[in-house]
Amino acid sequence: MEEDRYQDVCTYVRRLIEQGQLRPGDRLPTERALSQDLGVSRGTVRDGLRLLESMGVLESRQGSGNYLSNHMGQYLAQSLHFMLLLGEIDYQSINRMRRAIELQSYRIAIQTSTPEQVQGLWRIQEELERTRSAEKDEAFHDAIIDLGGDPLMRIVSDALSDVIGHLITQFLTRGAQDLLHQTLDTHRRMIEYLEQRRVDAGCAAITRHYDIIDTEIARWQAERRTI
Amino acid sequence: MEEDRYQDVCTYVRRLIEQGQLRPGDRLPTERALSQDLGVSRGTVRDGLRLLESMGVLESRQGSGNYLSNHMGQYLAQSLHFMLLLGEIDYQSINRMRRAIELQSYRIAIQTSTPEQVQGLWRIQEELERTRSAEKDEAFHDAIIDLGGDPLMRIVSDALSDVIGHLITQFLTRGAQDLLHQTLDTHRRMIEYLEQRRVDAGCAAITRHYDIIDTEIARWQAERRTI
DNA sequence: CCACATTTGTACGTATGTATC
DNA sequence: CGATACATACGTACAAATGTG
Repeated sequence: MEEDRYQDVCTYVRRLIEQGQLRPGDRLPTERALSQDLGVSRGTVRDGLRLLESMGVLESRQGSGNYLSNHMGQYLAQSLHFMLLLGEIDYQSINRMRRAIELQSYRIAIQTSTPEQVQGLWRIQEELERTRSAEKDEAFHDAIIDLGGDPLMRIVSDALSDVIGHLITQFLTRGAQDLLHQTLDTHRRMIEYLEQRRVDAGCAAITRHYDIIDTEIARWQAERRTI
Repeated sequence: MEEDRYQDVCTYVRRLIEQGQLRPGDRLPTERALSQDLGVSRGTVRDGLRLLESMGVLESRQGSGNYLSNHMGQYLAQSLHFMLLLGEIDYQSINRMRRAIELQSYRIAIQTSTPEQVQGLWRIQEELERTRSAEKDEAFHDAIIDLGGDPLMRIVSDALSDVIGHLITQFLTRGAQDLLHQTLDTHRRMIEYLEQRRVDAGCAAITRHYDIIDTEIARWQAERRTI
């Protein structure tokens, strides 16, 4: 039997993108149209499109069409979940990657940040100190990443947050008072040193922050093992 | 029509993993067996399995069976390629992420590396200086990541190398002599400072190394735009 | 080395459900 | 409401790789 028909679909779409005939957000030809153009059945077209969808290249909307997507983070998060499940990685590893991304973003931010952006961080921090919610904590770190302005770091960071988020929530809501105070303290130092352009001191604060989380993860894992 | 049958397949496999009945490398029940167990057609089973395969959770071997996999790097690399193609990220972004990962790995390595591991780096560096091949350059950076010992960083790093590799090859083989000399110089300093446990100096060398690549990427992009 | 059963790979057709316009 | 388009599921058939006897 002739093969690779459904991969022809992937190649066909890729060509359309490379030739500039398709841009993010654009609607693809209908599945039946692709079926006729490529001389394959609609089922085969769907095989190809689903492969692209699983990679986050396109998004299918029932009753409307298939659209070129430009956000692939969701699928990265799913993969990370399975990697955790399979024991290929652990929460410490997630935390290390977050630390690496935040340090790099911070270094960029310290060279580019404006007073307005620093003010924005203070506002988030004030809300965090008032509400003590995990959402605001995530918003704070997201803001740092955004100051770095790198889209890939944002995508990876979002996926990592998605995986480790519930753990952070648990630490902040059910953890010791010490943990919360130290978290808020390192946050404040991060903003202060950013304002003063003291990159080494700021990176030290970030390092301290993630060391605290690292310790907390280790403690949590120890508890889990004994239960 | 009743729906989500193929997602039941994903859930079923996930349960098998969670319950410890399936470990990485294990063979899944045959598609026909799953078909009977879950009361769905083989095509539906394949829909579910292919979804897992596209996420790097399992690997299908024709004539043999479906095996639980524990490497999803390839999937990540494919996604990155499309993100580049769609303009969601660029090579500068790839380079920034590599820099972040290598800096973090280096910081860990400087606390844990043994004289034997440092010797291993020198050996790779000697080969690189003799052959001046891009493969050895990648081997050098891989070795640094490995010293960090974090599996997630290794996975992401591999995917990034897969995407940016051809560009590095081009820089090293067709670039100016200056570029090659500076690359070799920063490499040597990275090893020396690792040996001397001088973390700040080492990180500065890495920063310098990636700044050089960054400049080269900018130059390359400028050339492409004029062509 | 060959023959064979098993298993996955690919493709097709068909039918029906459901969201969009 | 109807037309369109995607979502899901089933069945069938044959190709190709694997493993075994």
